[in-house]
Amino acid sequence: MDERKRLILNAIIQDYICSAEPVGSRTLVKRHRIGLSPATIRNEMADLEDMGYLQQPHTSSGRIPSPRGYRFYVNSIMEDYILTPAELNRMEKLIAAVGIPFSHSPRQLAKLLAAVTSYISLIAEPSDNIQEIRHINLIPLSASSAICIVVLSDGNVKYHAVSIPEGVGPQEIDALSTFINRRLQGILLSDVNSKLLQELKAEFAGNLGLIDEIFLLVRHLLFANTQELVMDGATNLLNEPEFKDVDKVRELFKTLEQNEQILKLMEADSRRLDDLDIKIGPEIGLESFTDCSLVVATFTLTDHKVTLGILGPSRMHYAKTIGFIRWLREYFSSGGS
Amino acid sequence: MDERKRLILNAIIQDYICSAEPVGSRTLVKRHRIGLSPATIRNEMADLEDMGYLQQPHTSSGRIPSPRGYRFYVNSIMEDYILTPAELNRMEKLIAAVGIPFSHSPRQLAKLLAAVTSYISLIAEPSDNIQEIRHINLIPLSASSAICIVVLSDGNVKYHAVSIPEGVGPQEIDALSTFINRRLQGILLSDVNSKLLQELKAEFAGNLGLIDEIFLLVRHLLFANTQELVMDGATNLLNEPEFKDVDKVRELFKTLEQNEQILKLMEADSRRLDDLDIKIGPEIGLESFTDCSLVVATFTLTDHKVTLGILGPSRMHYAKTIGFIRWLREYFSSGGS
DNA sequence: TGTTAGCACTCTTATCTATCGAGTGCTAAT
DNA sequence: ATTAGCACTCGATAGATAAGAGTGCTAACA
Repeated sequence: MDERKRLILNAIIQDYICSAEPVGSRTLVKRHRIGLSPATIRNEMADLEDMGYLQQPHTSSGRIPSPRGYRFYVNSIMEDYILTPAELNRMEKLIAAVGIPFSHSPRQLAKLLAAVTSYISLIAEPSDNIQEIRHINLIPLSASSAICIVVLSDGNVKYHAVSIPEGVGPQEIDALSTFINRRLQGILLSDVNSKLLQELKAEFAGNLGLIDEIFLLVRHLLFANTQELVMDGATNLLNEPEFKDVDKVRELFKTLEQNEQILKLMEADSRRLDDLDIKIGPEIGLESFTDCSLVVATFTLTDHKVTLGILGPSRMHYAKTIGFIRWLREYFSSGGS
Repeated sequence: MDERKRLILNAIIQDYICSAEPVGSRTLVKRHRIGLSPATIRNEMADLEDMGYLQQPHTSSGRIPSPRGYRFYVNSIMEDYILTPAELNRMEKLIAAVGIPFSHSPRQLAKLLAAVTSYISLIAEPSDNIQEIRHINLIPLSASSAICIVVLSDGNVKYHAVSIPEGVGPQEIDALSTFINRRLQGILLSDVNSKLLQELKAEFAGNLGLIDEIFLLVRHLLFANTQELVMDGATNLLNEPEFKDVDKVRELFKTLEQNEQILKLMEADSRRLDDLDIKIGPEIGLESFTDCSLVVATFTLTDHKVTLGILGPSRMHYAKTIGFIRWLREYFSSGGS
């Protein structure tokens, strides 16, 4: 891969990212001032195709980058993108308009990311599964109901209403609350099993119906697959020419509705804290995402980690997308909320 | 509107709901055994069109129902739909497969509704804004952070991390927690204003930086527009022939992404508890929903109210949709969880 | 030997045309 | 009041044609 090929590949990819049209030799020399004739470009293009970096939708059309082409571009050609003043300005305005600190609202963060990148944004709060229970208690709400709240060591809070059996008064609820808090505090989630709960139940002196319900609830709260995925900007992709076909859109959205799958995708990269991970087309490993790319990064927002993803067409503006993410990470880690 | 016209309108609407194709006089007599010739039907159809119940996409095509036609159908023609054993079976299987009680998870409920109706399901928890604070406390998490939890009288729980200033120990956090709980408990949300908070601050003897942060947080938690809207089945609509055009889909989804608008839509009907409300096409009042209908109902799930909506094409199977909703309401109110 | 002009060829896209068929409205007969 | 018959409308479908962008290959050139 000599310097000239890199140059040409770069030009082709940048053109294609903007135009979404296969780029031919003539248009390429017209747009970029390369001191070469179309015929020469054609030869180089043929070479790049043989090497697997380009592909031809059909015999007599221009070339488009292959996933491998994008990969090479991202790894070896792409240069850092400096956000324009207009872009910075817009972003700061959007941030100011939100009002609430972003750490309070993953939805707002998702909205911001989608607006700024014009792709789909995904936000997941990575689950440490070696958590322990930090606090658990019962807050009476009415004569017949209370709220059970569990605080986990990563700062997550789970809660749900429980109904109180007839004849159980506030003081008994309080006693139970104190009891389970004393006994479950500090316990690892992985140690909360039915054996432990049985032991506690035997030890407890009060209303058994109530403690039964609480334990059932605790298990549901803690082990229900409740990791949240927030998404925004789904419609952005509908503006991209690769999704002018409803069937493709349907497949894509169907996959997006299966949160577990998407969460797994983002999970895989949530480890490295300060870099970001780029998956291109087939690398994502999902049929309906073959024409997409996914950029995943981990952020720190006021003490808690957040994993975010940007899903766009493979023809995504990688440099700019990464630029935005880096800028936001910088902004948040230096005190922006 | 005589009996025969009703019969014909009914037949046309039912046909169109199934086929999504304009229905002509010949096909109508073929499919339904009406003892009339196509010519007679044609005359009746022309009348029904004059009356505003039908419309013709173009001069030489069959008729489709107008919004007014659907309205008349829903109000005066439609009969109760009895779920088939297969449908009941499927629904019960889906419910059993969830494992968690639905009251724990609006997402699961949304998924169920979408799967069962094959339309878009929307779930909102109606916000009573005359709530009071039932409980507020701080749970230390690490040396430098704690979780602030607020329980509201309707059972909603809001929480967020706060960072603890250097040198503030657990006992001081505890003191603050007890203090704000004692002073804010029972206070109406509408009475939590900066004047009250200033008074409390003056009264409090401990670390002022911390209480400042807590108060800021409380205001954000309580007044941020955080009413949640959960949606599922968006892809279902992509199967409907009226959405084979991406532009329409884009407009629809764009509107759906604006949660506030949708919430307002559902709010308007959350008052009547036991009936359900049907909005057809233009009645919804949103440009991009002109080809859609919305069925809104309010449910009671283990003590708390939930508003749910089903959004489908105007050509929706109204009777069946309503049948599902009624069955589910019955199921949940009679102890199903 | 690398580069380029020229040319024949390929393949997609847009446009036009003709045809088909489902459906209508109207008239006249029952 | 109903219906058979008929002329007419209009969208959908299928070829056919032309335009255009682009290629690969060959031969000439520096």
